[in-house]
Amino acid sequence: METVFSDMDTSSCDYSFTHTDDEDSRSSLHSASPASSCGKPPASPAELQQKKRRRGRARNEATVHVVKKNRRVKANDRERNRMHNLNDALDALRSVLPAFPDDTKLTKIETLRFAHNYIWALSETIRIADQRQGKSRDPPLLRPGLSCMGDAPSPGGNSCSWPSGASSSSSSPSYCSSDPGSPAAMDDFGYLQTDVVYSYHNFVPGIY
DNA sequence: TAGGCCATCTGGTCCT
DNA sequence: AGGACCAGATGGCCTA
Repeated sequence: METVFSDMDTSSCDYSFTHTDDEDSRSSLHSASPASSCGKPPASPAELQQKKRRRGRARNEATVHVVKKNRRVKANDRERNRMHNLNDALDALRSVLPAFPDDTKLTKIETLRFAHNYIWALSETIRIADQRQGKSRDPPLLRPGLSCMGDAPSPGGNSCSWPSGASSSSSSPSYCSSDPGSPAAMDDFGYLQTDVVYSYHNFVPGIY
């Protein structure tokens, strides 16, 4: 998308460089002004010095404005980039979430909520499976460094684990190599998956 | 046309 | 000082 500068950058802001000392002295407009052609008496040395000071200040302010504007432009660029990265991450998240039949793209908030519910549901699946096997363990969600498939059978040879400390933001996450887009692959818990995947709206009360 | 979603800009704050 | 992050503002696009 094309970058369009806001008013701040163009019309309404203070970034008006039209009145620098250079232009004061060189512009044809100025030379055509009455002040320069009316035979005004030459300024006194004091006046000239004051004028010089004003010019120095004007140059300074203009420089400051240029620097500020450059910084702003760079910051905007970084911010744009940052948001693009965020969107890429969201797309990556969408891609590992089960697809919907109507193939509508989830909005950002939907993606996050769905992911939250999906993780919760998978954890529940594991917990229930473990219960059936007579194991008793804590709900996986509460355990950092868990395997997302737990000890449950992983037909596709799925190996997906989060690094320890994954509960905090990790700079090097390892991604699940399974294909959550095909929840039916987990045939042991298929019925659960179906429920989990397609009724996520209802899985975590309060989320929706 | 109103409302939702999104991209972008912007200024403030915190961190390195 | 400069970059990252954040939240508010704004305007465009789309849909019911």
